[in-house]
Amino acid sequence: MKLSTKGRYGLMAMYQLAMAYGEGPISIKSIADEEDLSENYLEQLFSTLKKNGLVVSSRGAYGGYMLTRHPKDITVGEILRSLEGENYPADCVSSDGFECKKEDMCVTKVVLAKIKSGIDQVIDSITLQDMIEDANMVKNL
Amino acid sequence: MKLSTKGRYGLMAMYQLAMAYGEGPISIKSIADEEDLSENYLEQLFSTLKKNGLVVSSRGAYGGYMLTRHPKDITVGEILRSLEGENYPADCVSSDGFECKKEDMCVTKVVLAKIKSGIDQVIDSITLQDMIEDANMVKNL
DNA sequence: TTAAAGTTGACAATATTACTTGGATATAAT
DNA sequence: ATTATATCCAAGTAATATTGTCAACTTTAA
Repeated sequence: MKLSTKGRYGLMAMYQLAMAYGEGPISIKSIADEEDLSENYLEQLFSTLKKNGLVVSSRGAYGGYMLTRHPKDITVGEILRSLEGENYPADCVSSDGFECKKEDMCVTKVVLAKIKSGIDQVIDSITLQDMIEDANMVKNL
Repeated sequence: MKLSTKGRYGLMAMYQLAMAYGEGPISIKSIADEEDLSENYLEQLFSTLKKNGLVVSSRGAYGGYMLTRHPKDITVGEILRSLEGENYPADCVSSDGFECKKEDMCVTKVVLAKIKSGIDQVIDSITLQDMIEDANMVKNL
C-alpha cells in the first residue's frame, strides 16, 4: 500500500506550482533543482498532469508550467489519481467492467471497497491550499 | 496504492479460517482449492501470519491452521499489516528513525501521514466477524 | 510405518517502477 | 536570424518488487 514516486514527486511539484500561483510559469528545471528530482522524469509526470487538465504549459524561454485553477480548487486526490490511476486496492473494485471469477461476490471485495472509499475521503478533502497552510503552521512552531 | 496479492490472498484465507472457527484446523490445501490459489504461496503467507501470532498450526494428518482468537477480535488491519508490513504510503512516515534529506519537514509528509491514518482507521475498524456478517447480508439480497 | 501436513530456503519468471537517452519543436531575448 | 531556454515525445533500460515455483525436510496422526 505504498504511494509510488510518481505520486510523491507529483505532489511535491504541484505544491511548488501552488506556492508560485499567480506569478507566471515555473520551469521543470527549477522544480527539479528545488526538490532534487530528475528533470526528465518530472517531465513525464507533468505530461500526464497536463493531459488531465491540472496544469498548462508555455514553451520556450521563460516558459514552464502553471496550475489551471486556484490551489484551493485542486485536491490531492485529483493529483494522485491523475498520476497513479485510481487508487483501487484491487482490480475487482475498479469501475471498468472487471468481473471476479467466482460467481458469488467475494467478501474481500466489500473490505477493499471500504478501504478505497476511506482513502478517497482523505485525499479528496485536502487541497493544495491546505498544504500551503499546513506548511506555514509547521514553520511557525 | 494497490494491495498486493499477499494482502488479498491472506485476507481471503483468514476469512476461511474465520468461517470454520471452533471446528478444528483447516488445511492449506482445502483453502487453496476453495479460493483457487497456489498452495505453496499460501504456505508462506500462513508462515508469517503464524509468526505474528494470528494463527496456530497443527502438523500431521488432519492438521492445518486455526485462528488464535475469536473472529470478532481479529481486525483486517492486523492481517494486512502482518502480511504487507506497515501500510506507510512512504518511508518518511514510518516510525523507524527515517529522516528526510531536507532539513525542514517536507509538506507532503503531512499529507502522507493523513492518508496513512485514514487507511488505518478503516482497516482497524473491520473484524473478521464483520466480514462474515457482510457476506451473509450479501447472500440474502 | 506410512501418508498427510507443515517448514524452510533458494530461486526463477514476470511486472512494475523509475528513470535515461535522444531528439524534435516552440518561444523569447539578443 | 540566431541562440538559449523550454516543453514535447517516443523508446529503451536498469533496478526493484511481486508473485509465485520447487525440492528437500520435519513432524505428527492414523
